Amino acid sequence: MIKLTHAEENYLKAIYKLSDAGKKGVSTNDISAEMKTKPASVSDMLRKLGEKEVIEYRKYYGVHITQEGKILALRTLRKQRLWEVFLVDKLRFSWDEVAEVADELVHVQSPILIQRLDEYLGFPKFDPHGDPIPDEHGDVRSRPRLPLTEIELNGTGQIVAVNDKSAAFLRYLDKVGAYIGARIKVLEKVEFDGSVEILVDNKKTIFMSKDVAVNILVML
Amino acid sequence: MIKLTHAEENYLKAIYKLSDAGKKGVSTNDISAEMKTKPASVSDMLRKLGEKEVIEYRKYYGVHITQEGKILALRTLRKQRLWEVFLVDKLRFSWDEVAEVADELVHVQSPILIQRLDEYLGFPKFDPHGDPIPDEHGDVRSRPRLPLTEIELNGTGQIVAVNDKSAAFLRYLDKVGAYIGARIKVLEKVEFDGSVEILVDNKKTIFMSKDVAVNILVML
DNA sequence: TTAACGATTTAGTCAAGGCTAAAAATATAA
DNA sequence: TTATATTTTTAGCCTTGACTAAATCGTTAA
Ligand SMILES: [Mn+2]
Ligand SMILES: [Mn+2]
Ligand SMILES: [Mn+2]
Ligand SMILES: [Mn+2]
Repeated sequence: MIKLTHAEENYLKAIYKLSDAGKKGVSTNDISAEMKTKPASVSDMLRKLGEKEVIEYRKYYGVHITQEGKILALRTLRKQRLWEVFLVDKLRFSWDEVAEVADELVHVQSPILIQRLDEYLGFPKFDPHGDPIPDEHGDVRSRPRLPLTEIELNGTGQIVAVNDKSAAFLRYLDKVGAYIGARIKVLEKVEFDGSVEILVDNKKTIFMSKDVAVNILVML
Repeated sequence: MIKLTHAEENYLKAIYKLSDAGKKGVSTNDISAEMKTKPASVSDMLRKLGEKEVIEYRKYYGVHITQEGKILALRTLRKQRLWEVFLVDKLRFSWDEVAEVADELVHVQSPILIQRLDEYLGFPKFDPHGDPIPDEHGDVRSRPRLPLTEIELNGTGQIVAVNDKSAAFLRYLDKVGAYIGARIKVLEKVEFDGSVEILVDNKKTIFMSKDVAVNILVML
């Protein structure tokens, strides 16, 4: 069984998150930005992760996560997201406060703890940001979802997740009244700058820039 | 404000626990045994803790914890014991399973997390082993308590804590039916080997060796 | 009052995980 | 195609916290 250090676990999680499409590898600079460490430190870590065979590492080309790596990354995301649910549902944290604390809690090593937590929380399927929580086998029940900018005029849907998890963005959403679960309808789409106006829960209209809208994910 | 690393926090907690009486300092070897590290490693750490002025360190003589150190140690014990309550009360851990996990959880840095946890747990005053939980100011509501061996023949009391927190000991107590909160009466005290027989909750009699009895703490 | 023993500290080493500065490889533009 | 710019890696250094082996201090028994 492969054992990861705290730092290795953090890097692997970052690499997994950065490898959406999958064709070209994840770059050292991207990882550096995500992890807020220097590219030199990333190179060093990539060598280690390569040796442990959780990533495929070809110098000067991006890295790809391996099957084994994917399993470990999903395990980490499961822990992280369950803790986030705990913090929000049980300890009344707001969704913009959980990241830091959950990042630390995620390193606690105890499979039984995570299983019990899952059970205690009622086997939640999504975290406070709408991200899916892998089950104990690493299976993810993903929902089809689109950026709000892709919804057609007069189209309706439900906010199910956010791309940007920064506290600033999440607090902004709180302020304007956008939240996970809200039913929305697109009232206007401005061609010029990509901004949109939406109706939330048939009650409130919100005007938002394209930068905001692309980070809101909607299920039809 | 003094910042401690994880290791420093662990050592300080150990030193605090080992400095009951207070007159003579805690020895390097004692700390080494408690921490399961080598005496050479302890010496190194004592130097660091001395520099941070959380202990008073005179080479070759024991160490004493300072006022500042006591505050930090109590803060750590508060975290540790609150997590233990969480694990037992909410996640159905048994009292012999909590130590390892709580030892990791204790390092999560978030004052708000601990305050919320305290509130969520209903401001518990004692942990699953009967140890008092310091409040946010470091105040400890301690109960007078005696080893079971010190209770006189036919004397009564209530089990309120245990000295030994090893899984083996705690599981033994589970097996014979001794638990925190149990009302007991001393039915017999064997002079020869210090063993005792007690009546638990007016129902069950338990015979136990001196080694067991000294580790059970009773409130009159 | 010393010699020996045990406890403690020092010296030197290692691994993890960061950093900066410099070198090297890749990518891009002339 | 060559020159420049960007990206990535390497080299060397630092800190933390372990370790072993050797030196040193303190205490105790002869
Ligand atoms: Mn999340
Ligand atoms: Mn499954
Ligand atoms: Mn305890
Ligand atoms: Mn108080």
